[in-house]
Amino acid sequence: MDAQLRRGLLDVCVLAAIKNEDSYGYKIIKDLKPVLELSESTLYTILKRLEEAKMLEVRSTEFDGRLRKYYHVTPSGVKRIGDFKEEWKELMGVYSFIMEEN
Amino acid sequence: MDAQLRRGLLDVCVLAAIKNEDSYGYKIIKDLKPVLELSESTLYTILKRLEEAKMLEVRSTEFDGRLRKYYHVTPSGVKRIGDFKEEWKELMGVYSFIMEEN
DNA sequence: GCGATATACATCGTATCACGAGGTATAACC
DNA sequence: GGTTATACCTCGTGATACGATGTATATCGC
Repeated sequence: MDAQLRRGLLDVCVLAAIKNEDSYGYKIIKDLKPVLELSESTLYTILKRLEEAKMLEVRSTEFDGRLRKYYHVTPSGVKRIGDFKEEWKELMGVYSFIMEEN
Repeated sequence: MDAQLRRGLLDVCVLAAIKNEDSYGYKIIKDLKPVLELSESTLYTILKRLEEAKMLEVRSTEFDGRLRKYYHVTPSGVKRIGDFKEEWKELMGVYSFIMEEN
């Protein structure tokens, strides 16, 4: 997929992957793999950004002697997903324009 | 609309606006306005990039004493629009995932 | 005639962002 | 005991959109 198009989906996609059940970096990558492949460096950048934007909250735990940071979607993060649905409508409008011309 | 999401559409949208009839900067902005607003600085950056990528060809003309640069979509540009249709399918897959989780 | 607006182009600097490369450390498996 | 899986992190780079700013002519209203 085009790099630019990807970028528009990444944040919301990560939020969606966490929303129903708190999750952590390594798991998110595996869960998203069938839908959208993303590297660790990309994901951790996104998680950090979403945390700074207060759309995610973190809870650090220890699991089998390894650090595991569970992320939880805040109401603000839920709102972001909702906004995406509205944006999608606009996106469909642009898509229709492109198709009309072809 | 989200800035990132926009970015994925800009190039193809500009190509689509020119494809059926050669056009020039100022006109493209006006034509796209109902669908997608973009500033001059943004458009000229895009036109330049698409020209360098050989998806557009330029023909400079004089009109009423003013310079006017007509852009024409090359076969390579047409292909770009076609590729977008494929990308859209992938995009729909991601969209479905986001909706499923909500 | 003159100021405002429309037409039409261009460039520079900034902020944002994805991602590859590279790093650390433990657990599990063969 | 070596390889793979799990799990985190950081730095540098290249790409990009966009606001601000600049130049120049034509047209329209008064």
